[in-house]
Amino acid sequence: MALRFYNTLSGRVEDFQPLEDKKVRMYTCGPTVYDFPHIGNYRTFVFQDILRRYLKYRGYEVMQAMNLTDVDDRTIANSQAAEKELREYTEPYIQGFETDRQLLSLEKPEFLPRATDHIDDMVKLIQTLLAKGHAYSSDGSVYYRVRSFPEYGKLSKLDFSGLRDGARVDSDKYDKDNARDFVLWKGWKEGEPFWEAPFGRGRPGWHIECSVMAMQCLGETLDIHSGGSDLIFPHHENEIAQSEAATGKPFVRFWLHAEHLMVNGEKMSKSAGNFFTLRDLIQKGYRPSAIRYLLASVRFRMPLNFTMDGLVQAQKSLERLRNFRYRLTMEEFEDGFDADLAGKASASTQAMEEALDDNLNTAEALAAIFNLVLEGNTAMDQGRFRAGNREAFLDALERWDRIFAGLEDNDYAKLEEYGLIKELEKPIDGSTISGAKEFPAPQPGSGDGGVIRTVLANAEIERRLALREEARGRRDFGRADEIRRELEADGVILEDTKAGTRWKRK
RNA sequence: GGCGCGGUACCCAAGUGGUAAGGGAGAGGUCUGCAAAACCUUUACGCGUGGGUUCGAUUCCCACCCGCGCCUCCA
Repeated sequence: MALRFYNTLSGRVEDFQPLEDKKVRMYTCGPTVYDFPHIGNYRTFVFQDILRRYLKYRGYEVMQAMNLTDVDDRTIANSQAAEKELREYTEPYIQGFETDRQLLSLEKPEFLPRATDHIDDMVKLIQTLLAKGHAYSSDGSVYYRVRSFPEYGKLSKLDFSGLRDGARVDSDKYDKDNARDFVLWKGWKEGEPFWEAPFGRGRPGWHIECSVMAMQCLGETLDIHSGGSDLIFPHHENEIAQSEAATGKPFVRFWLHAEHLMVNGEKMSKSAGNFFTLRDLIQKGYRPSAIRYLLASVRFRMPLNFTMDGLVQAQKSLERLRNFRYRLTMEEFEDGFDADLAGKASASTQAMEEALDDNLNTAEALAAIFNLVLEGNTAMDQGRFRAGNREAFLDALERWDRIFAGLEDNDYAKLEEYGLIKELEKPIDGSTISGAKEFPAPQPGSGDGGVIRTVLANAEIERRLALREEARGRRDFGRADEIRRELEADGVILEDTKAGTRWKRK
């Protein structure tokens, strides 16, 4: 079966084929850098990453652009409150996003344009729209004339046929010909950042940046454009109107929208206050890889209810996969090749591919790899697994990991690299440090929060491990078990295997 | 009201016109110095409700109920 996606524009699942043979031009709506994104935002970004990775897996060359919105009402309001220049204010959040991106194993898009780097291009597009009669100036601002684009509403399926010109809702409140018209350029207000334009000093409206940067980076017709479902209207509807009115060409062929992350049955959002940032969760002791897994484990078109229990389950699921790979790598098997097992690995991969081909059915793709884990573990326990089977199983895991990026247990290494955790040592007889949270969560507006958690240092773990080994050598199991319990309290799990003691962090 | 998403076991969650994947959790067992990991057994006669079509529906059709989102802040 062919690769296929649900296209919001048609309302159907359609076979996917890029415009240009194996090259996919993809634009994904990125963050507004007025604060740290919350994990609802990251649900969409993780979906986009899975999409990107799978397209590459399928042999496409992916050209992805993700915008960084660094000028809008919120960035301006927050920078004013912080008494900082706009760029000075947004820079730490751009850095923070970059850190989060790497923590969540989101591949770097080919283009990460900042809105304020493309004001000139926005001005040009607005001029084009003015020249073609799709826009008009009014009181220092420029508005898009929705009536001039008959197809307005085709994406959101909203019916605007009742639109009438001149039916001003409130002439004092709106300087628009019609209440549905939206702003392309906001006339300057005292104290706000501004740019000069032929139609007056001001700043861009919300939607124009995406049209401009998408076309600038990728051309006038995109294969894929995606974002959260709350962007369908007005944001993406307006992007279509702007872009297609200006170029006369279809703007986007496939519109893919992710459903929301929910908390207690409500959409997670900044305004509702029911949100967690990535840093909030790391501080509570959860791992970025578990967060990514949880966000990826449900198909993007399904609402996903976020719970801490869900995160724990995700972490344990990942652990099962990692344990399996560890066993596959470390255990010794008899030479030879078990024919019965031979087909299992490729069958699992094929099942995974069929699931992902089907509009990115990630839940089913996960089932495919877990079925392989069971096959493998059972065969090993029964002594049927042979050395010659190892490579195919590892290959299936590696293929899975190219999409899901969860096999590597590297959360702590990354957190340390980005200065988000600090390793502590303490004497073995001291009190435990588990749950040590002496660092406050970063406050909105404070920029990158720095260290937010502490963990036991690797060297200290190794030292205690040696003490335990020594105790076990004496068959002093009481002492050995005591050390094991202490380590567990400090967030370290031990596993005694034939190859020695393996440790890992919770 | 319009448009859209969803309602499957204790939790998360696939799925098909032919008798319910997978993960987590619980219980019992195997293995282990003990654990952990892993394996085995076990936990939905049932898939929001009521009709209909059919030899047969969780899966198709109709109606209804419930939760949620969007309808110019929003991933």
